[in-house]
Amino acid sequence: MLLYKDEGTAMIDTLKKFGLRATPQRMAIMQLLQGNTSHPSVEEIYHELKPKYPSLSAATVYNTLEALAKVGEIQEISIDPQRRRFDPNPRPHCHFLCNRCQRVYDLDIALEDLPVPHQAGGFNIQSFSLYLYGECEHCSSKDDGTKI
Amino acid sequence: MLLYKDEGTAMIDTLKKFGLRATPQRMAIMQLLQGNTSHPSVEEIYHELKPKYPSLSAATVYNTLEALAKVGEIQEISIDPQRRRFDPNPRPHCHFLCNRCQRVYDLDIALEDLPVPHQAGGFNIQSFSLYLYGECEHCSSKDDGTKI
DNA sequence: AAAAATAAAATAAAAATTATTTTTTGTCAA
DNA sequence: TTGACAAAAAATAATTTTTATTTTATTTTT
Ligand SMILES: [Mn+2]
Ligand SMILES: [Mn+2]
Ligand SMILES: [Zn+2]
Ligand SMILES: [Zn+2]
Repeated sequence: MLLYKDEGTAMIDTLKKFGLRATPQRMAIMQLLQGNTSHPSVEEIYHELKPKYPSLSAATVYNTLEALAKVGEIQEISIDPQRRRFDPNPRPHCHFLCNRCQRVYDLDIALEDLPVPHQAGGFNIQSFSLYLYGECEHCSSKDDGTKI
Repeated sequence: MLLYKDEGTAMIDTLKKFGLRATPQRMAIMQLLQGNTSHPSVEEIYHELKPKYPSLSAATVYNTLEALAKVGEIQEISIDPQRRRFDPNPRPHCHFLCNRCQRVYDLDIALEDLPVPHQAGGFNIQSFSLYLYGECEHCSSKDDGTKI
């Protein structure tokens, strides 16, 4: 779930556990994600790390995120049709996309209580996501048509 | 909602109503969408129409779909992180993505009953979508690891 | 310690999307 | 009514995002 007290070693252990190598690029990506609630895109992660890791490529960011998502350490969010976003918190939770500033927020709605069946019309339902859209507090406050 | 008895005229009327011109490309796209429950991507629509409309470009498909979505005649589905999909049915309804064949299905779950608040933690919620993931009937039946 | 096998990073290529330019269509005054 | 003008839409060109291939690094086996 990417919440490490003693970061370095714990991250290495996590990677080891899943048979993944602890490379500098991966460590950097995991560190960036650590406690990050902005649901960043590949591009955003890439841009933030590129200065410190000049050889880094976007493909590596994809590889790392997909590897971590595959083993369940992070999750992918498809709330935003424009780009793939990632979340270091793999627990199912509800997301909100602001139509104005395009930011994605966590929403504290209990998904466990949601009456979603495990089976419906021949479909075998394994997981689900609830995406909400509207205006965030920040944007609602300045009601002047700005995009922020 | 793109359900026309007398297709041609009704489509033209719809477009006129929203101040959009009834061009051959748009008519073709609307006709293709008409009653289509496959939730096609831009690429799929483009490929299907290209033979009959050799000058057609993917950009025009985007333009048309975005214009129709903007006025509420169709809706965009972001269940699939790989590509944008479109649905001629603009009414809120639940979607299911099969993890194996990647097909998107409509699901008959009453969204009206879903306890989703209009306001939560300062966020002004205008709409929401519920996406389910798993295995479709078709894929579950042939349980041999094939991707179909 | 060297060779082979595996994994990951980077580069190159492809696919998806957006921005710009060109063409078409509709409006309105001559 | 027809020819300029404006607006809208289509197509092309460019960019961005994602995937496939190649190169480099790490681990395992001999
Ligand atoms: Mn989240
Ligand atoms: Mn649908
Ligand atoms: Zn906002
Ligand atoms: Zn299927």
